[in-house]
Amino acid sequence: MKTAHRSDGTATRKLILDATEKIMRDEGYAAVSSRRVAEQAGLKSQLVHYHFGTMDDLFLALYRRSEEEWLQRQMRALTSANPVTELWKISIEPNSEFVSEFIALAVHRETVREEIARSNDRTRTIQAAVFARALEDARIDSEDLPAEVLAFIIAALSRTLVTEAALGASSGHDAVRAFITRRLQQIEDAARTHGDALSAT
Amino acid sequence: MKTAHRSDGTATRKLILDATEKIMRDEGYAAVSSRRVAEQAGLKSQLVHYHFGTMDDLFLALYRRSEEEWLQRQMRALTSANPVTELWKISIEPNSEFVSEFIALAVHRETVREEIARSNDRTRTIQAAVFARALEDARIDSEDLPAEVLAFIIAALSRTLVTEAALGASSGHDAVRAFITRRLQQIEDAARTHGDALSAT
DNA sequence: GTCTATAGGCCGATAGAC
DNA sequence: GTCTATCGGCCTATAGAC
Repeated sequence: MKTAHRSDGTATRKLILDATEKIMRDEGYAAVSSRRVAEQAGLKSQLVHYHFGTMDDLFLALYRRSEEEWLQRQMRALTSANPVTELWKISIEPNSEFVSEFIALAVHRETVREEIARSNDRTRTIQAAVFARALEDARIDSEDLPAEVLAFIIAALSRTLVTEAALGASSGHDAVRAFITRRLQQIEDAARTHGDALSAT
Repeated sequence: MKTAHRSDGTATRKLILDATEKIMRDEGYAAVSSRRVAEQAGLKSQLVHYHFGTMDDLFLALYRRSEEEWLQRQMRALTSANPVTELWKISIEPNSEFVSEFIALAVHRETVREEIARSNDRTRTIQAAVFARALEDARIDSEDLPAEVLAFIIAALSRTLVTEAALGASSGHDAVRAFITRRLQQIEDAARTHGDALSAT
């Protein structure tokens, strides 16, 4: 059996990941350094390298942890009665700015780019699969609105809302939120009246 | 009269701005340093500070230059026969990734944030004013699709397309381009049949 | 306007003791 | 697993000569 020693490394790893996440959220990826992370965590900077290797490795480890949390929240949204609006709701939380920060990082770092690109595509594919069903129930032709387009639109609009809000630019944001909420509800209202009733098949 | 000496500074300033822009496009804002810029321009790094002051001042000067170019291109698009589709066309050019890079920079730099936020809002307001007319001509109720929402959607979708393309993630991009192109053309076809014909008023 | 020189600082990463 | 010590490097910015 594994006797949990007081410091077997997993606690330290968590401290380091938490510190990295906080700096990245507050000041952006460019402010992340082994020294700043260590200071934030109350550790020595060498421990960052001991536990994670290079800084890129640290970024990747943090991304994987965040992705896991996100996938669980997404799963709950997509398996709810209103997958479209529920995904929208969790997508416009300030938390999403964190995703954009990783994308900004990945665009210019070869070592993490591929993994984040694949993760992005995979998430979109999952959403599209669920949305395809919802759109079908709503009697919306996939020619008129492909499910993958709906997934893209939700990602693009929510990311831009959150990023611009962080920037302090919110021109038109209220109108956008109202517009999208209404449109997505129209889809799900239609899906409910047609699809959910087992008799209608 | 101002006798144009061989080096009155304006040529050097252009060299420095060009070098900064190239590094920012190729490697992102985090790769911009006075030394890297000077190396790219074939100059000494001290000249960067002599001509622009701090690095934030340099970023702002570059932003202002890019904004000016962008406003001219936008003006041409918005005064064309098809302002909506023309704006979409120039928005999805790879050049737009440059804008996203500035936004990513501004989110975490107080000194440049306000100016870029104001610029972002101002651009959107201009677009909305032109679109309001186009939507009116197309007999689209502003309750159904507010002009500012259309401007936001174009900005959000184009930025996300360009950023994800740079990331190497292009899941659903072709479908999105086809979908948006069609929708925007529907608006402008309707505007043409109703609005442009002077007899219809 | 451009040069040399330099102050003062943060960075990633490794070696070796415990 | 955590410590001390340290290498080599890049950074912003300024001072002062020309």
